Amino acid sequence: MNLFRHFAGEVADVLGLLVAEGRLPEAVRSVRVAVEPPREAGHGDVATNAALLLAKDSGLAPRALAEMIAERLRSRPGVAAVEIAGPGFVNLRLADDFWRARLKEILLAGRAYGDSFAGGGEPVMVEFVSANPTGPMHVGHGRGAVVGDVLARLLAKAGYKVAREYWINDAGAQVEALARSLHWRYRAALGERLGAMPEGLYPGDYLIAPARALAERDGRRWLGVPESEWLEPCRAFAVAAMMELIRADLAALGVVIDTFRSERELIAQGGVDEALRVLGERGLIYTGVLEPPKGKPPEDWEPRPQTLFRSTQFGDDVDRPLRKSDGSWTYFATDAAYHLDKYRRGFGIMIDVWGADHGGYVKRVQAAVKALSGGQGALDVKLCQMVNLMDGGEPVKMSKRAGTFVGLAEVVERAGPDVFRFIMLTRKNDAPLEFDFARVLEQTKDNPVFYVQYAHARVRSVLRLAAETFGAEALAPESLARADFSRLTDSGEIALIRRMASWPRLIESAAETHEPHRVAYFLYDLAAEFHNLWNRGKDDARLRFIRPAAAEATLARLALVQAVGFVVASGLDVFGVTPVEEMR
RNA sequence: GACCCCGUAGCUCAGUUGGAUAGAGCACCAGCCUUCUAAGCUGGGGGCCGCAGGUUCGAAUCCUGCCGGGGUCGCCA
Repeated sequence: MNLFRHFAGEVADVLGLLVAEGRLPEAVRSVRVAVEPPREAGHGDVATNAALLLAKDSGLAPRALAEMIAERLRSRPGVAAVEIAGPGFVNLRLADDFWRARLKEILLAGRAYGDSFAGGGEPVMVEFVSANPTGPMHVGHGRGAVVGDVLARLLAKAGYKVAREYWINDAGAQVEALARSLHWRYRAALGERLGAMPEGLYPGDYLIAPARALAERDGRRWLGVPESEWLEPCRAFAVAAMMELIRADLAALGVVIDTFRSERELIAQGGVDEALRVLGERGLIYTGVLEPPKGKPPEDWEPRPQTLFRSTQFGDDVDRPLRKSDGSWTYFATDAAYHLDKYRRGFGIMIDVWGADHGGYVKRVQAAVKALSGGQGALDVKLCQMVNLMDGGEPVKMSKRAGTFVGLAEVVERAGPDVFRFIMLTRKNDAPLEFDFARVLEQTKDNPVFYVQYAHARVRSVLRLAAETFGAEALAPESLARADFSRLTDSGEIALIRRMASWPRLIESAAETHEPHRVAYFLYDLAAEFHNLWNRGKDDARLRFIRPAAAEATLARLALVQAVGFVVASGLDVFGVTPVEEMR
């Protein structure tokens, strides 16, 4: 239960009554009032600004209106007290029983606590990674992979119907270069002495093994024949091999992709023609000449008439070309077609996760989505900034030429997928992120992964120990849900319940804003509060979770402890991180 | 030149989508530390929320203009 949503309903109900009584005009129903936690704990548990927003329309003084609202809220279930504060806030203080009910709710829900129907089963397509199939993934791809994967998990938890897709750019000049690179390696594998690799080819040695495999499969068949004969088979072979590398990298990270969509296939199916047809039908295509690009002196630029999309009608800065001079599609044309494809498959909400260097493409693709969907589809693009690899405060030297390039697979192998995933979410996607091997593996409080995992391990540790005294049965969540929660009276205990009770709301808002990093901060705060309570037990034995002489109080606290374990695990589930049983 | 992102404590960053007295960690200062297995605990100082206007009951948050840092900028993806 999102308690703020619940009380928003109560407030709306009260406003409805006031309208019925003629105290408020009908129009107030459309005003969006906020019902949220006050920043200051001293202001209560739930605050609403309804009176402030409606004062003007109602012709009443804010505080007078607040009083009318407050009066009608006092008798609502779960409300212990209602106060008016400041310029006209209405602050609710919730009853202890209300909090106890939340604890029970958590224990019965387990790790599913926080699951929401807010999304209403609406389909969302999260497209992410989409790394070109020209080599293994690097760390930056890894960030995008985690952000996309977790965004998908988050949306699913919030009640959306989520699909995850990888767009394979297997049609452009880059995969042709890849095919030539493979062929070069293939010749080398068959014993030709070739010297230095020509410019424009991919030098990475990850093509050596596929080249040998090709030699083994096809023998000398592609030697001494014109490129027009070997290019296509080499391309297909190379792309398949690279996708295998990428799938392995994703698997090591624990990232699941539902579907892989091929650009080549989309073109073959007539997807681009269809997109152009739709745009043409709406009068959004014309032939024109663009201004030369600003900034860099355009060397070989020459004005030429091109097929252009009127993206400026949808908020873009200039109209965008759809065809290259050789007649093939631009990247933008296929991307526009791809988004039409997504939309027609039923995804009105689309989220793309891109590297920040693609930021210049956001407007044009959003323009295409608007144009192609008749304004019905929505595209949000999450741009991921760089990951700076460090080790003990020193930057890790990254050079492909010097052979010191560190791929995603190596990083994940060294840090572990759980650590990597969590750290990738400790910053919002549009901020640069530092990944320091020494720091992320450190077992100290300033390492958030450790700190959060430690909280879970501590929960498990306490419950294991308690099981020796009480038996496993008494500690089953359903049993703990029947404990006497009135024993929980310490402010730290109540604070913990409050924090946990805000989890469903956090899920909903993080999902709505597409901001998975909020979960990391929530988990850190929850862990801090839990460790805090634990530490007070060091000084004051009465606050310890397990007190052999007080079985009732102990069971109530174990219920609290178990609930913390569930909520932490629920959050880690969203991250795709395994909650640990102990810290080794 | 245009567009996008960023600017919050000495440092690294949060800030609940416009709320009330702006938060956390590190660092710093002062105490404590034979423990539910545990890698410390408690308290304290520290702010022109880049600058200037605007919108309104109310702005770190929204709008405009500057300043500073990063990124991108036809036929590459």
